[in-house]
Amino acid sequence: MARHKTYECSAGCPVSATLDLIGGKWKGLILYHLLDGTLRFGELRKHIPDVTQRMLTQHLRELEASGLVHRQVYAEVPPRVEYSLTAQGQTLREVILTLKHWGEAYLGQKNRKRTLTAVAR
Amino acid sequence: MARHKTYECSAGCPVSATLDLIGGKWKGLILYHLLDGTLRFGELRKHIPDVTQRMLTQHLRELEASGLVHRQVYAEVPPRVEYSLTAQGQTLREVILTLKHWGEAYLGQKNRKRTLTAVAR
DNA sequence: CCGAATCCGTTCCGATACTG
DNA sequence: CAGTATCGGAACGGATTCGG
Repeated sequence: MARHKTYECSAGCPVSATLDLIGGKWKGLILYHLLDGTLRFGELRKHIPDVTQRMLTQHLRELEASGLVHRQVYAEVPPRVEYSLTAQGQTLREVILTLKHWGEAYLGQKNRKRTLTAVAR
Repeated sequence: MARHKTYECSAGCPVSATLDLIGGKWKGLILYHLLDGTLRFGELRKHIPDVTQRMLTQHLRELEASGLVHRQVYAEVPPRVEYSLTAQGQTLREVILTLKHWGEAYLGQKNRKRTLTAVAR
């Protein structure tokens, strides 16, 4: 049936557009953790142990520029900066969860294949 | 409620795992076009005008190594190579379509905002 | 605590030329 | 037709240092 047949998408293809926004090395993870609610910069770092602060800052800025993440700065000492999803970012919830569910199935199948010869079922 | 709360995913996070597989610069597009069925190398190039042959080859090889795409070589003159989704790759259909639908909504909203001041409704 | 700035190696990616 | 080989610039990304 192919309802989406022969869709020419040289520029502005929806699939690529979405992946450009969330496909960065850490963006998916950032967005995923922000689904739960507002997080401080340091909290995000704890949730994503392997990210450097430079990369986290940079990707958060890009997500902010895309209108997906809101950055709230409090003029306090010590400083506090909180990140949360914008209304636009909230619409990504089902997208992120779809990625998560597929990834779980994929990883599960990988593991099963690897242990298949070792486990006597 | 946050059913997915405090999910620590330093290594092997499902969200990142999925994005690692489909998040390459052209992979989403390749997979999207293969949803319609088998395509030859040259046909894929026509569908994705901006990709260089080098990049297309490279990404197809990675998708093949991931077990998402099947590569069928025919020993003919002139040569013919056909690409299609594996059973594993077929399971990505709803993922890709979710990305597409969100992207359409996102791009649509972008356009509406930009033309809002220029168009008299 | 949050982040900017610099340095520097690695990877990406386009252009081009060549092959079975 | 469907690649492979090589090159060079651009972008990515980590470590470290400094600042409000």
